[in-house]
Amino acid sequence: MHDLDIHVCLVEDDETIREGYEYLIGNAEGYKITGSFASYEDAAKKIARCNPDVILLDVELPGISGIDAIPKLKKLVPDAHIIILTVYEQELMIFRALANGASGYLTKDTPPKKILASIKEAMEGGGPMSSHIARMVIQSFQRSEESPLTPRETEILEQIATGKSRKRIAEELFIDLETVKSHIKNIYSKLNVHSKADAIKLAKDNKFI
Amino acid sequence: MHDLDIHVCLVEDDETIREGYEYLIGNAEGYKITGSFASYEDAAKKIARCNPDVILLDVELPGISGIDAIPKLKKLVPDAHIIILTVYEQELMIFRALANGASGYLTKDTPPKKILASIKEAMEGGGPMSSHIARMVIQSFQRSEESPLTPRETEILEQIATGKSRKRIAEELFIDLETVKSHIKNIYSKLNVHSKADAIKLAKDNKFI
DNA sequence: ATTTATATCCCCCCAAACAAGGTATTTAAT
DNA sequence: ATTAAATACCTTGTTTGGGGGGATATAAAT
Repeated sequence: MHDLDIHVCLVEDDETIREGYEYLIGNAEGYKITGSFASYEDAAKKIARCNPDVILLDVELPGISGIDAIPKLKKLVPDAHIIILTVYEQELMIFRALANGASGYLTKDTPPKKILASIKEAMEGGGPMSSHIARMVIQSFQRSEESPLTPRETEILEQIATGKSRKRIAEELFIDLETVKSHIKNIYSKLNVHSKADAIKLAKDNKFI
Repeated sequence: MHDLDIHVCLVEDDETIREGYEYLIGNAEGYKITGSFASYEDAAKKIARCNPDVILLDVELPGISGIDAIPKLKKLVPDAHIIILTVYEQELMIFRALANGASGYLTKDTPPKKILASIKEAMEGGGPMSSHIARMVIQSFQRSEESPLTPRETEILEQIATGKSRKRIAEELFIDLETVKSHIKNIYSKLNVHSKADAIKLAKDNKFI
C-alpha cells in the first residue's frame, strides 16, 4: 500500500507553513511525506533517499534560492516533478522557474484540495498552475493587436529575428532581395530604429513579433 | 438574476457536440447560452448582440478556422474570453491559438464539471488549460540540460539571437570584440554550423537557448 | 603535478551584408 | 479615385561576418 502512495518532499524554510503542508499531505489518502527540509542545502544531502515523486519547493529560501535549486534538485532526483509554491507572482520569477525545469507553479493562497490535486496532476504529466499564473503564461504568447507593421513586414522581421540574412529571406519567401530591403526600410522607419537589433528588441518588447 | 449569469457563446460545427454543450451549460446554475453557431461566418453576424463573457471555440470549422477566427472574434467582442475546445493537441496549434488571443485551451475529453469551472476561470482572468496542454506550454519554456555550450557561449548566442552585432555584444559584456569572435568560433564548431542563422536555429530547436 | 576546459585577447583577409537615400509598378481594398 | 501593401530597381558608403592562424590566465579535475 505504502508504495502506491505518491511520495512528496517539501523544501520550505517557514516552519509553520511547512508543518501545515506536512499535516495536509501526510493525512491525505494516497500521499506520503518522505522528506521535509528548510533549505536546499539541507535537502541536497538526503533527498535522493526519499525517492520523491513530487517536490514542493519554495522560492525564497536561505542560501540557494528555490529557483536556482530547481536544476540541482533535478540532477539529484531526475524523475521528480517540482512544483513551485510561493507568494511571488512576478513574471520574471515564474518564467525563470519554468525555464529551470519546474513542472508547475502555485501561489500560496492555493486551497488544500487544489494542492493535493496539483501534486497528482504533476505526477501524471500535467502542468498545474494557479489560474492567475496560467493566464500570465498564456499572455506571454500573445501578440499585440496594434502593431504598425503589415503582415508581410511582420513576417520578414520574424525571419530577421532568426538570424537569417536578407538574401536568404528573399530566397525563402520567393521575392527579390531588393523587396526584402524595401520592407526592412519601411519597418525601420515605422519603428523609428536604425538597426536589426533595435527593431527586434522593440518589436519583441511590444509583442509585434 | 439573468444578468448575473455568465453569458456563453458556442462556435462548433458538429451539431451533436454543440447540443451537448448547450445542454450542459444551459442547465448549469449561473451560466446562460446566449448564442450558438456552426461557423465563424455565422457567428460574426450576430455574436456582438449576444454579449458573450466567454466564447467556446472549436478549431476545425467550415470556412475560416477557429484559430484564424480568434482575432476576428476579439475585434467583434473585445471583452469576451475565448476558450479553445478541440481534439487537437499539436504544439503548433496550441501556440498559434494562444498567440492569436485565446484565454484558454481545453481538449474535448474535458469532463463537464471542468468545462464549467474553466468558463468561470476564464471570466475571472485565469487561463484554463487541460493538464496535458499546460505541461506542453510549460515545457516550451524549458532549456535542455545537455547543451554542449558553456554558460558564456550560451549567453553570447542569446545575444546574437537578438540581432546584436559582435561589436555591440562585446561592449555590453565588457569584453573585447576578439573574445566574442573566439566564442562564436567555438560555438560554431561545437554546433557544427557555419552561420548565425544555423547556430540560432539549431540552438533553439534543441532548446540550448 | 599535469592535463583539460573555460574565458580571455590578438592578428590577418575579403566577400557579404547592412543602412539610407531615392523612385516606381501592380494589386487590392475603400 | 485614392490609399495601402507588396513588389522591384539603383546608388553610395560603412560594417559585419566567417575563416584562418595563434596566445595566455585561471580554475577545475585527475
